[in-house]
Amino acid sequence: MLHKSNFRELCHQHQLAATHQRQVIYETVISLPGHPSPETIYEKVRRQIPSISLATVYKNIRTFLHRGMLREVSLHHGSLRVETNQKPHHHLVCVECKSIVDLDENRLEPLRLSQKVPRGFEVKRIAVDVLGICEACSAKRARRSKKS
Amino acid sequence: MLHKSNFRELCHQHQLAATHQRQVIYETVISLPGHPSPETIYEKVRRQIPSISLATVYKNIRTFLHRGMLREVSLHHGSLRVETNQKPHHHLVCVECKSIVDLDENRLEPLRLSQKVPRGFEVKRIAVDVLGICEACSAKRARRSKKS
DNA sequence: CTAGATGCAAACAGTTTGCGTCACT
DNA sequence: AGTGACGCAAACTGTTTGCATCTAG
Repeated sequence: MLHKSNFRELCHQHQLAATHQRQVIYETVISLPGHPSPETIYEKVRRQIPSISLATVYKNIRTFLHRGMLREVSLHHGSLRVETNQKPHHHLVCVECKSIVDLDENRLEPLRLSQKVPRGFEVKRIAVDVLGICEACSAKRARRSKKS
Repeated sequence: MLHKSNFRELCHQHQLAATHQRQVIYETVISLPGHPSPETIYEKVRRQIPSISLATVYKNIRTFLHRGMLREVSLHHGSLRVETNQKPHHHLVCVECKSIVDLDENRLEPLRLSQKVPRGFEVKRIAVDVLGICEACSAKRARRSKKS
């Protein structure tokens, strides 16, 4: 549980208004186990603020993700994407524009599970995503901060 | 490019009818560069079969993915999922039911980029997904094959 | 006081489904 | 001939947006 003052400070750091909704959404997210969806978060937040709107939950989750106050489990690319590269490879993914570039497997250290995964889980393959900001997006970012 | 006979055989192996649409969709996918979406595939397939329906493209891509004839870039969980575990960790993901379990980072060999990623790409973090079939889904699978 | 946040409803994108017709085996 | 595939339109899910109202700073 986060003290009210802590949350206010966190918002201040990110230049966000410290609203009641915002705080409850944030605290609810970090209180939930696992990997909750916006719907799940909404259901729980509603118990504290029955009048809250699902759109507000969505808007704030987006805001938190953008500011890096929260992280999403794996990036959506807006639609299903099919792999056409048959060779073993991993992905270089831009968290800003979501572009995907293949990375030859030999560019990464060999990767092995050092311990057992939960018994009963049959491992098929290991996918590695190198996440970051691509050149085009860094350039955009630099331009933006120069302006302001 | 795949010979017609090869595709027929491939379909036969997977107990699928070798229809013209099926073949054109499959060949189009493997001919496209990068990580095409169903829309992109549809646009290109349409040049060869103008009367084809988007639903057919979706149905067949699903079929191919299920049979393992194609692979998707990264799994959708149906909705956005927020990370609540603050400790560094990776994910154990069931490709069947899409359940996600956290895996402590120390269960994996330390992972480093052994060579440079394309210059200009600023790496933020590396996400590792261990993909496979969870215990519950293997059980279901076993039951299914016993029945038939 | 004013920029930004909320709540609502409507719009939207991506995907799936139901069903009548058609084609592969 | 019969099972499964196709094409169409309608349904559905998850998410975003426009706008009027409200609130934090």
